[in-house]
Amino acid sequence: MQSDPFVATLEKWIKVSMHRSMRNFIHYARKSGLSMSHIGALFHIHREGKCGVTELGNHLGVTSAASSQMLERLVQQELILRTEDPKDRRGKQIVLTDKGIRVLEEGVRARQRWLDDLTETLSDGEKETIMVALEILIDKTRNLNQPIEPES
Amino acid sequence: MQSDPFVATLEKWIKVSMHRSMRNFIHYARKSGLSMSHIGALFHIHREGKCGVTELGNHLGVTSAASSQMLERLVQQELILRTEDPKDRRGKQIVLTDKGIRVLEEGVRARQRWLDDLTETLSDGEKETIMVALEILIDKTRNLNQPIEPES
DNA sequence: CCTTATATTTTAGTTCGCTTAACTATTTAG
DNA sequence: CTAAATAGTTAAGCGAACTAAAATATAAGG
Repeated sequence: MQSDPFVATLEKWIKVSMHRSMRNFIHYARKSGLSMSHIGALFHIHREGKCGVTELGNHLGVTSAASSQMLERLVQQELILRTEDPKDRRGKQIVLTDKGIRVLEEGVRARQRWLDDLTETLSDGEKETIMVALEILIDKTRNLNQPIEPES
Repeated sequence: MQSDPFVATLEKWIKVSMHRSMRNFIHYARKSGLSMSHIGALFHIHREGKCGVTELGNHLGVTSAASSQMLERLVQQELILRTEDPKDRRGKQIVLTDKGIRVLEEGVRARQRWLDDLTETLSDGEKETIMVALEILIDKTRNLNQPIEPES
């Protein structure tokens, strides 16, 4: 931990960038009338393309009843579409509407607005160095065995 | 935005790292019985060293009444200390207890556990490249004019 | 002193997100 | 065909977190 300066630097950057990003993001979410659960749901649906009610509940760590109720609100806000699964008529398929996608993307943009300010303070050489480094990180992270979901 | 590949890469990394970090962190917070508001409060107090009730409320975007109530819960959990401000006896000084600091640090550790796995996949050369890059980012971010708080 | 402003707490009431339990509909297994 | 499993919804109720308004205490200015 404190013995490895590399990990320490990585942690430091995550700490700094998460602080900046989260503040902007939470501010945006509030303004849009979305709770953290809503956001988490929209992100999951976006990543998966489509998903079921119970599956989403498991992902978020809540019961299927809670998931159903939350999705009902998102349907009313026209952020998601909830249709019958043709393969199994007990199930539902949840997908984002265009509005849902738009809201999510605006949130991401709000979250990352400070990056534009940061970018302006960098020289072309610095940008190049950073870009190479980040591409390594992104690539290695993608190949990390643990596929992100302990899924409880 | 999509025209600048540098910003796009920066955004991509933030997106990936936030997803990983947030999932671990939220899981830890739940297990500790802390809400996102509690976490936000503890972080703010930790960063500032000490703060007042209304000031914290403003930071979190809630009324001083809500702030007072939340702090009462944190006092009961022995995560913070609430003492009279000797300079102005109307006010209170909020500081973290040792337990509060410990809980917060454990949360950060939980949040960043995946970084150890990531680090193992990197060569010494890659680590060096990345470290140089991140140090530039950390340094430039610190000097960013906007001192983080729109404070509404 | 007296008034006004500031800092926090208390009270009452609302809303939100969650749970459990009951219910409907559909699929799967025997 | 029937029984059991699965997917989702609905209803009742609970606790957390918020607000507005009132109460308390202190500070600051004339």
